Amino acid sequence: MEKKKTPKVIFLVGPTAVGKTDLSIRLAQALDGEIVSTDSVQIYQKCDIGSAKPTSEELAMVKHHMIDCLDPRMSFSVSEYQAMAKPIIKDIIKRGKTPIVTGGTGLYTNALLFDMDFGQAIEDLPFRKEMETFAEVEGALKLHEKLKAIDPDAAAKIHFNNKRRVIRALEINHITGANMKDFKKDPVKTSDYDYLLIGLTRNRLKLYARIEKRVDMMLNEGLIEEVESLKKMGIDDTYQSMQGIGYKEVLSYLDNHYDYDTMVKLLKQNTRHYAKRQMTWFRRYDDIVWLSLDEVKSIEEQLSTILSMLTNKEKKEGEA
RNA sequence: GGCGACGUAGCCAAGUGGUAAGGCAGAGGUCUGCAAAACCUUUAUUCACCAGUUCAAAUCUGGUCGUCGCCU
Repeated sequence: MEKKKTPKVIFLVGPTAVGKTDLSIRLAQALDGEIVSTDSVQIYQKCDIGSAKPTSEELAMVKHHMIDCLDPRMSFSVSEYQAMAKPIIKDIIKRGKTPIVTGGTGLYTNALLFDMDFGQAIEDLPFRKEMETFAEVEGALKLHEKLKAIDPDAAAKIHFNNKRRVIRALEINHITGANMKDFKKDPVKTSDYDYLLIGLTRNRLKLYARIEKRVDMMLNEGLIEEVESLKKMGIDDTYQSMQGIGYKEVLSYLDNHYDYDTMVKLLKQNTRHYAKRQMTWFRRYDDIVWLSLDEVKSIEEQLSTILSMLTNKEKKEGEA
């Protein structure tokens, strides 16, 4: 029986500041690849420093996708992300190149790893407000009961205190008249392509030290000025792009909610929290292959380790 | 040296005789439509130390040590 040659996609995931950017570019150069970002903040234009976006030089070295796609005033969702990114991956494959999917946004990664049907993405801000007020007056339980009545599957999966997601489920129902899709089913791995999923990791304390250093660097590079210029565009903390770490804290500082030192402390702390949550997310993948960057010091070593992972995987599949 | 206040988890802290609140940090986790979001779980056999009173002490008494403040 002839084995169908499946195109290979490389996923390179890991917590913030672990060292994904450098490695992904080197990998793309070695494999004649193109990079597809799974990052919910780098997708915004003008959010450069705070999102640790690759520099313009780096962006010029290798073709990048899903970066700088949106005006920072626009809102966005996984659903749209998936609709944009999947065709791009297929196109890269069709052109005979290797897609290298990298970034830290777990949900966006899921949208590419699994076959997930989201339907259309929409938002209804007044409805959200209305539900928020309802929750404030009547309590989170009453809000949850509302959802239970119209979408029991979603209600069963969302904790009643998680008002944000309860409201989102209600909102979707309110606009589309239908329930959130596939809430009952377990996600199924995508059949669109074969992939190798690599998780980058580091010793926690070392990672935290890198995070702190990077926050200091961002401030030196002009994070405050970046946020100031976004503010001048009329962007405030209600915008989705300003939910990113770095943006919300600097915005609060600029609005005199706290002093500079507090801002720096929060910047570091929130980034550490984020890295921790990312690790939790990526640990769930049963087919992830971990690569600790503590033990593989130079980028050349990292690169050759990954390339040998690739050939090993191909060999195994050849035998099977 | 004298006087006064204080000493509870890594940090902040409530508790003033009935068997250690809460918050932060840390750790673990959830996750299909805002995800750098939102949410959940967890953390002191013990209250500076020693002795005493009491059925019962973080709480009362005495002493020791430490910190801070004022005075000299």
